[in-house]
Amino acid sequence: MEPIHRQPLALQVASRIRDLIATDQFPPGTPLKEVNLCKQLSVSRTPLREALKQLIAEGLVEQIPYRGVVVCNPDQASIEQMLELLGALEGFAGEMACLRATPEEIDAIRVLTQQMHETYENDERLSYYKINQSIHRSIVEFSKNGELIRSHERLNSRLYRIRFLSNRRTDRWHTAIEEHDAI
Amino acid sequence: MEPIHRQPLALQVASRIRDLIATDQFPPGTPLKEVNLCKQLSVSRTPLREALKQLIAEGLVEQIPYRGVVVCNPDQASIEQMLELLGALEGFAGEMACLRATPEEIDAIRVLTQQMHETYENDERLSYYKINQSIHRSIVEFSKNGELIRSHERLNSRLYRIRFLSNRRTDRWHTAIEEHDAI
DNA sequence: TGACGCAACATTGAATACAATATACAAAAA
DNA sequence: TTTTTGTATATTGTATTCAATGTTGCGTCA
Repeated sequence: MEPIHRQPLALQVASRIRDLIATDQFPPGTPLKEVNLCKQLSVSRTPLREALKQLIAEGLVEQIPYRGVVVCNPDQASIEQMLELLGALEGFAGEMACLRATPEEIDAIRVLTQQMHETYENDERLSYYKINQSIHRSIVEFSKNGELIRSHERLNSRLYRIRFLSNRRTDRWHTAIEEHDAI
Repeated sequence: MEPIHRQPLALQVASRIRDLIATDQFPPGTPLKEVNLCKQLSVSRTPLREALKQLIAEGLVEQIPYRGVVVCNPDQASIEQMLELLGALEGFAGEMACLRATPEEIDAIRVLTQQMHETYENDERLSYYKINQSIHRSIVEFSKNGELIRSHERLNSRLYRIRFLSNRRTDRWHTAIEEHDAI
């Protein structure tokens, strides 16, 4: 039987704050004052602090002792490094997926690619973006390497906001479509 | 000027526990009872718990709500996945290092390789192991990709104990020497 | 007018106290 | 004898309190 899933408060708080950062409601540089957040989220400082510790470990926020934590504002260089690593991870995941994915799983990616085509032709950017993301995630998943999946997930979540914001400006989804077909 | 480095208690506790796990003083399965550790390390529960949260994020220990945290005991499959990923990361790091390492840095690796030769001939396994590690770390470092360096560091620390223990049994350092020379 | 020092305030770090949950063991019933 | 259930104990989760540190603003003195 399916066990009950418990979510300690600290975990819930962590994912909430993660979302707030990803959706740019806490843009980079925002100071995360403990007492403020406590009131806003209606929790006490202890679970909040534990949640922050987790986000620090993920690299989403940074902490300066006795001066609080702020949302990270990665500079151009770090963004390029993250993208470089993400590319390496996804490339490797692709190789492994080729070896290990089942025919059904490959079909699933074909279906997603097709759906992405439709959103492209209808100019629905948000849907396009989401489907695109799930294609990438699927490929990584089909590598069947749990460590790889988790590393990718962490890195991707840090890039989520950046990619989303830059998507509308300097994207190149016309060429991306062709590349996806080829893949 | 070099800023003063502060170490919040939680960080110190975290690295202490990390060492204890790496050196097998806390072997897999060991339950990390909060009050016990508090007494042993002479800290209160708050910084200890924050330290544990960090180790959880690193994947070194796992937590079951209301039942405590235990040292992870990765099964054969996860170990293979971790090694697979480590190989991919180091391979990619090698490519990047070829592009970005300075001649001095490459020389440094040559020196290390030479030193490793000596430990090999003198049959000093511990030194061999440590130099070997620093060669790998150097290559990753010379990739000049901070994200990659951190990811590698995290993964490597999780494998430290396993590699160290298995080193004396089923190592193959004779072939490793040749491979290093080739690299 | 500007620099320095001091004091009040704000904020984080750490410790303790209280609540919720799980485990172990014993007693009772089948 | 075995199973079940209730209670006591241990352990973790959360809240609150106290201590240490950083920041800000005002006043004084050169």
